[in-house]
Amino acid sequence: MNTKNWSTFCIDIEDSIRELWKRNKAYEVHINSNETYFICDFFPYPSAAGLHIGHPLGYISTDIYARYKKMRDFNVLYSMGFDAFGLPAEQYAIQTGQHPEITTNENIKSISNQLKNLSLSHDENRVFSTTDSEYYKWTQWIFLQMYDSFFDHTEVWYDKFNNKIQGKAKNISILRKYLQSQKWIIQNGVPVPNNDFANENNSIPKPSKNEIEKALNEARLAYVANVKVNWCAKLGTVLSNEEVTADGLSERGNYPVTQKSMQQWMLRITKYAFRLINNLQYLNWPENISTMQKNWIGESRGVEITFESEYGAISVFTTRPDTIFGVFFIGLAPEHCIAQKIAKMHNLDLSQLQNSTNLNTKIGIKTGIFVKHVITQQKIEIWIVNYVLHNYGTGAIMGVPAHDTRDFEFAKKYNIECKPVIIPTDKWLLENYEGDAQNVTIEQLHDLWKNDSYQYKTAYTEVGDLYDFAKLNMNNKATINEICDWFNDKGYGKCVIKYKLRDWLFSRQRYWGEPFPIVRCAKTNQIYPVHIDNLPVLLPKQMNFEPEYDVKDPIPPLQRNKDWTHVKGVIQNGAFLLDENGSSFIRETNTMPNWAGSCWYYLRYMDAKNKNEFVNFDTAKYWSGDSYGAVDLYVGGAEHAVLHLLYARFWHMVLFDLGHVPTPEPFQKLLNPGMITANAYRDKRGVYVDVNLVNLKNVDGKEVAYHAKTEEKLEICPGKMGKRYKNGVNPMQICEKYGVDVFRLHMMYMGPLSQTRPWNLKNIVGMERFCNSLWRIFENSYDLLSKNFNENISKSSKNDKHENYDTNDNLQYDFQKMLNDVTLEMENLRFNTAIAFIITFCNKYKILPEKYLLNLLRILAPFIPHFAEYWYMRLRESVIAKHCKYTSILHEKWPKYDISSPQQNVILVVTINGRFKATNKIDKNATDENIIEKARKLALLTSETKYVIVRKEKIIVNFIK
RNA sequence: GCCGUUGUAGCUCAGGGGCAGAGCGCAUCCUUGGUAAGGCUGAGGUCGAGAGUUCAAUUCUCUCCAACGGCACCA
Repeated sequence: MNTKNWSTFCIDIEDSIRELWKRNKAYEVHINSNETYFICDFFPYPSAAGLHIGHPLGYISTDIYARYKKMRDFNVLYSMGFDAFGLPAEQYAIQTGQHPEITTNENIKSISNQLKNLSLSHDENRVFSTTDSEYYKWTQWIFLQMYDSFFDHTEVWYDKFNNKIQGKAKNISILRKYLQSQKWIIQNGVPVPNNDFANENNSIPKPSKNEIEKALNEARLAYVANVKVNWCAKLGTVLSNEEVTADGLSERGNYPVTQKSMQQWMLRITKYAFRLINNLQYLNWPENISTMQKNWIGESRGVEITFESEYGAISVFTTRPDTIFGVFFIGLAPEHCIAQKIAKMHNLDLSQLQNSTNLNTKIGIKTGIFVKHVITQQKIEIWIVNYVLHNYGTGAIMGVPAHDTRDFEFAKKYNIECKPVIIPTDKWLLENYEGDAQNVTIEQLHDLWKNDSYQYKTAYTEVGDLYDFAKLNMNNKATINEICDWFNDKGYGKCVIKYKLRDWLFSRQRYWGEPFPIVRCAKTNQIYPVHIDNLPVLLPKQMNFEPEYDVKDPIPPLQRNKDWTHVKGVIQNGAFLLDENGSSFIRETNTMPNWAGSCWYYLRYMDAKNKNEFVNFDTAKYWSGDSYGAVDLYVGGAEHAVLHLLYARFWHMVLFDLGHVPTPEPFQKLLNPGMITANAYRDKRGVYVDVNLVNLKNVDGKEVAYHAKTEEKLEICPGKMGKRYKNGVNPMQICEKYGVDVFRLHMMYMGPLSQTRPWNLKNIVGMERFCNSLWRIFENSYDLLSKNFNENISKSSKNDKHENYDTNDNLQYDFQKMLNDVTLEMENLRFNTAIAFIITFCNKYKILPEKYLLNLLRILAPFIPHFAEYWYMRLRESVIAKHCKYTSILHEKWPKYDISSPQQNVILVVTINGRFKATNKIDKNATDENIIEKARKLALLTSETKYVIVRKEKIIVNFIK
């Protein structure tokens, strides 16, 4: 008996095998005739801290899946990149005083090494960083595509799956033609379709060339605007809505964010609001991420109703037009232009309203100005209130006290009239009556609601029957949608869809990002895109890159570098071309946010070395396959739900509309690996103690922590892993001790992939033992095989419960079942359970004949590739060489489920009242009489008893007593 | 408040209408020339509570309880 085991040799074996694979360029992929599968991880920031334990969780799972898919004959695209622009890299550079390019490159190098040690099967020829000028050249190019496009919402077209798409991005020159031909006209400076286009007699004057160019700027998907922005003084930059938390703090760093007006680049993501929601139905994404995106985009369908007042028309938006006869006031946001007008004329002080941060306390100012109800013509008073948000809907509401909780609270406080129009349920009346509901009848409750609604705690917000449907000329089954249409048809209002989503603020006042490929004429201040021949616009290398903090009007770092900003050139076909003898232009000095580079990197993997295009269309088509989304499997953290995942979808849609990519969406299947949490330890003073200095003891079944040196008892705080908690775990240290294969198994076996889990290194010995026990299976079987051991004998370690099986029959059944189970788990990325099935099988069979030995190795290969390769090489040199067709396990195929093993005998289960009694084998085609006779014997029943026979994969007999 | 997820061994998690599973931990034993380690064997569960459907429910349905996650004056 051999006493060697895997843990003794794994480090050396893994090293040499990794070296072998590297020499053979084992992971390079090329276009071939196989079906494709594209697997992608969210690429990492090359942080100075290197990989933390959370990274490998996702990476190892994608690697296992990639290896598995290759074994299933797919041509698998699997690579890695680095998201190296942006605040974190830059702030680290500022801290260390080193140029971000230097630190970034160093970090990339060290993380690449760490990744290599994990033996991920990435194609290294496709690895890049977003900071490579050859890459950001195309980031700039895509930005210019957006600058050069507008969204034609009138276009109706179909994708390759025949799904209808409303609206399409088109080249801006098309809009120029539309305006020239007056198919579109300019309204308030904005291009809109001309409804009278067919009418030859339309008398709208032709716009001038200047007017057209100005209007085009109002339609471009990338545009400059003077907007109220989220300014974060501590970061010295503006932030997008998505980068600000609900508490008004910066997502990164938790710094306060204030509002400020600035001229900024914006991307018109709002044009895609409908498609961003609608397409979700075609993607296999986790429900919670889809929901978060839907919530963020915030679609509501309703009616826009315009009320006339002496200060001008006031449009309100409502999703509940059924409550139109319950309107008793109009609420305006303090910033609403009519509110401002009224305040000015009547000397009203709105500052208290504007400054109120706590909207739970609703306050308002009575104006004494009235509008006319659109249907009844009754007078309704205008109030200026703090709880109406200026930036949602129209900034004005119709106040329906009886059917909106906010309006109810407000109106009750200011004693505004309240008449309900919807009949509530009895249950609701009982539960919400302020008084003692026991002493009144249901009829009285209904009367009270109708005549004195303020006797109730709150508004009735459910949809329900109206007291008076006749007023709407509708039957009482009318849905909200039908009522919306009714408003539309009668001309009382307009059906509209509103979105919460705002346009994407795309400028940052920082150095470490992609420069905009934009210049301004020094004389006219006119904006021009940089000609493609002059891309990339490189970042200047040597300069002071620190931003200005806490200043009122900050200057972006690039603006201080006059050598870089001032350029000479000429305008050719509307684009700027460098020319020493040309006139003076000034470069745009903002940079793009770090999200820019991550919006399209997955596309670059397909064609990473292409010098002429961001990606070749046919190549993209090959790797995208027939899916709706380009990436078949995309794995990464849920924290990017409304950031990266929303932005990248938007870019992809624009590229799709313009015909640059073949699929409507970027990511078909999305998976979020759970977070890995860990205990942190604090001493009496509340100072965190490094996990390496903590001793854990088991006291009465409870874990107690002590300081390794001072013996002080420590407080255990469960939570996130992080530098400041001194509880970070370095995956490389673990690999050095246990080997990568054991580490990979352990990471996968901790639980389902998407589940947040606590880190616990102790349990890794379980997987170490499993590998050692696998080693013994191979070693012992190999010994016997070398001695011409007979294939027909296998040895079962435990007393076999199915004693009636002959050994080989049993092995075949168990192996096929295991293979079947594991395959199903692999397909669904449930690697923890796949491993569990393998363990259960291996617990039972300690010696295997050659056919099974090889098949087991194939099943193990995606999980523990080094182990598998080592044994594959040994088996190749042995007596069973004839079965090993390839030079490496990496070329082996996944075992096939052997359906050609007809099992004449099936399991018979005997139960009494559903309780298990006995089991045996029986002929699959046995008659009921035969079955019941055998069952009766097994259950030791002599008398006649009622029974049921169920024939499935097993035959079940249930006796009923 | 709205939406969603989860309750199975001491812990972390599988499973699934018809013998309750894995790893760790725990216990017994064996090794003592892999030794602050390795191996064998074993104990452990009313499958969150209650009702319903069924010949049969841990599994399906409903109600409740508990925990977690996301969103939230969005008109």
